[in-house]
Parts: sequence; structure tokens; C-alpha cells
Amino acid sequence: MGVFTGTHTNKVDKKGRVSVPKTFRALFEREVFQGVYVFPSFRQPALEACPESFMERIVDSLEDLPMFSDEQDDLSIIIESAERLAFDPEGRVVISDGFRDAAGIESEIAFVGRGRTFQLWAPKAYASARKPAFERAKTRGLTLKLRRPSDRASDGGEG
Amino acid sequence: MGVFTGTHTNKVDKKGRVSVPKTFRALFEREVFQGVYVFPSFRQPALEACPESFMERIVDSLEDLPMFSDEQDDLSIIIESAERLAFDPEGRVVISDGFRDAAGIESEIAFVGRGRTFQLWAPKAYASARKPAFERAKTRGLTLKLRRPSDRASDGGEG
DNA sequence: ACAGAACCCATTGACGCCCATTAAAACCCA
DNA sequence: TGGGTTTTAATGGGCGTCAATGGGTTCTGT
Repeated sequence: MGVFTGTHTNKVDKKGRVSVPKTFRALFEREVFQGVYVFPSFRQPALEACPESFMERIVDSLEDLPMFSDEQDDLSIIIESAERLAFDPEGRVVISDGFRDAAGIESEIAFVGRGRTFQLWAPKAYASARKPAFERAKTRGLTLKLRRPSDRASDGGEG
Repeated sequence: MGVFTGTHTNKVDKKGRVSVPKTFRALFEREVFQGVYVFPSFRQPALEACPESFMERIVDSLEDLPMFSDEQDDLSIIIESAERLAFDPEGRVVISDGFRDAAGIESEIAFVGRGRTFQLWAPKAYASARKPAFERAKTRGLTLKLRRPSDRASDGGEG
């Protein structure tokens, strides 16, 4: 099934197009919709991106919250602000002006793998956000409790 | 299924390629992706490496944390900085400049088995890091509580 | 007719693939 | 057990392919 990993920086051309890295695009093979869903992060100056199957998972998770609750209302922002961007024949997508402003993106975009999703950053912004995070990991001695190999809930989406 | 053990040192050529030891490569037979995921360690001046199935385990473990939480954000560094390196037909991978700098690697790489994962070191750095660790283990009289033989979820991912 | 969007085509430079060579370990037979 | 042979891992370098990029053209809706 594969995961989005690593950081890849590509150029934005005059038309606002940017190539999605091949390694990322490869994970869309089993998707019905050939393209990405993008929405602004509300924690960082960046954009969140994911395949359609994951967006459906978000929607399902939102439904688990009480209907008409503040929480559901607030988190619905994700859905409301998400744009559906199709790949062109060369594997590029167009990032709207609004999104570029929101993330401070100019001539280049850093694609940052996040496992089941990925993010789009202005390279500089990512560099300055990432450095302290790495330091924290070092000094605080972050640890991760690994899930048992087989202990994997019937995984999201793709057969 | 087998485990990564021992230390093997191979050369890095002009193109940045290095042969992954055959004994390590042999453990990738059942993997769908023929290659390794590599990311810098934040505990040591070294690189961590693992097969795709293990990287998916890390991703799954991260998903156990709430989406958009600080904790998940911090630990995502592993995934963000991980490069996916495919074996070439001869079983080599290319180590990027950034990674080589991070680990102080120049003309040779020591592959150090770590069980389900392995590490890449500059041979000198490894030698000087390993000696004190071994001394500590001796003087402190380290002990290990073994897991019961049967107490092991069907390992090796989904084989 | 016009603007915007989607598609098509050309270029290029990095990376993956192939072949040749060296080194070393495993094997075989006397 | 030793010498010679064969197999295979590791290494080095040349070349072709494809991902990324840029620009032009057609299509669509108004």
C-alpha cells in the first residue's frame, strides 16, 4: 500500500502548476479520483493534502462527532475549505492564489510526506518550522510506542 | 523471517552509491518494495534504515495519536525526513549528500544490524560510539527480560 | 469572441539500468 | 588438507529512460 515519506521540492510555473512528486503520485494508483484534496492547515502555515479515500475517512470521522455540536461545526472547516485538484497528464496540479497566500508559497513548494497524507509548504517556512521540532525530538528524547505488527485495524480504504 | 545482525562495511562510490550487504538484502525478499527507508537518527550521528513494512508500522503507530496533535506533529519528523531508496539491480542504494553530512559519512559506510532495523554509520564514528556503550553494558550488568516464545503476534507483517 | 482551463509536445538533466571488472568466499577433487 | 576451480558479492563506469519543467495550442462555456 505504501506511505508518503520524505520532503521533495518542486517549482511552481507561471500558470501556478506544480509537479506532484512521482513517488507520491504512485500512491494514487488504486484511487478512483486521480488527484488530491487540499485544505489549509489550521496549526501551521501550510496546506494539507490527501487522496480521496483519506478524505472520506475524515468525513466519516466527523460523523462520529455529535451532529450540530460545536466541535463538528468547527472541524467541518476542513471539508468546507478543501479543494479537489485533478492531476494533469504530466502529474501536475494547480494551486489557487488563496492557497498559495495561506502558505506563503511563491516560486517553490516543498511536498512533505506524512504517512497517509502529505503537506505543502513554502520551503523556507518548512525549514524554520522543522529545525526546532528536530531539536525538541533530540532533547526531549521522544519515543514512540510501536504498534504490534499484526495489530492493525482493517485498514482504511483500499482493498 | 530473520533479523538484521552484525556490522558490515562497504564503500561509497563517486555517485554516492553503496552496496547493501547481501545478508541484509536477503531479508527483503517478501517485501513489496525492494529498497529501504532511511532517516537520520535523533539520538546518534547515524542513519536509521528499515524495510517498507516496518515504516508502515511506524505510520500506523503515529495514527494512534490524534490527528493534528502536538505529539503527532513532533514524531512525524521521522516520516518527513525519511527517504525511500530503491535497490538498483546490483543491490545498491544512493545516499544523499544531506544524509552523508548528517552522519559524517565519507568514503565508507558501516551497516549495523539492529534486529528489525539497521543503522548506517561512518565507521570511525561507530567505533567510538560503540566502545563506551559496550563498557556501560558490562559495568552496569545490563539484564533483559525475555518475552515468552509464544507471546508474539504473527510477526513479519502480513506474510 | 474571449478568458480560463485542460491538453499536447519539446527539452533536459538526473537517475536507473546495463555491462565489465575485481575480490573473495564457497566448492570440489585429488 | 591443500590446491585449483567456480560461483557470487562488491565495485566502477557508460548510456538510455523518464520525471520534471516550460511553452504553445485546442477546447469549453459564457
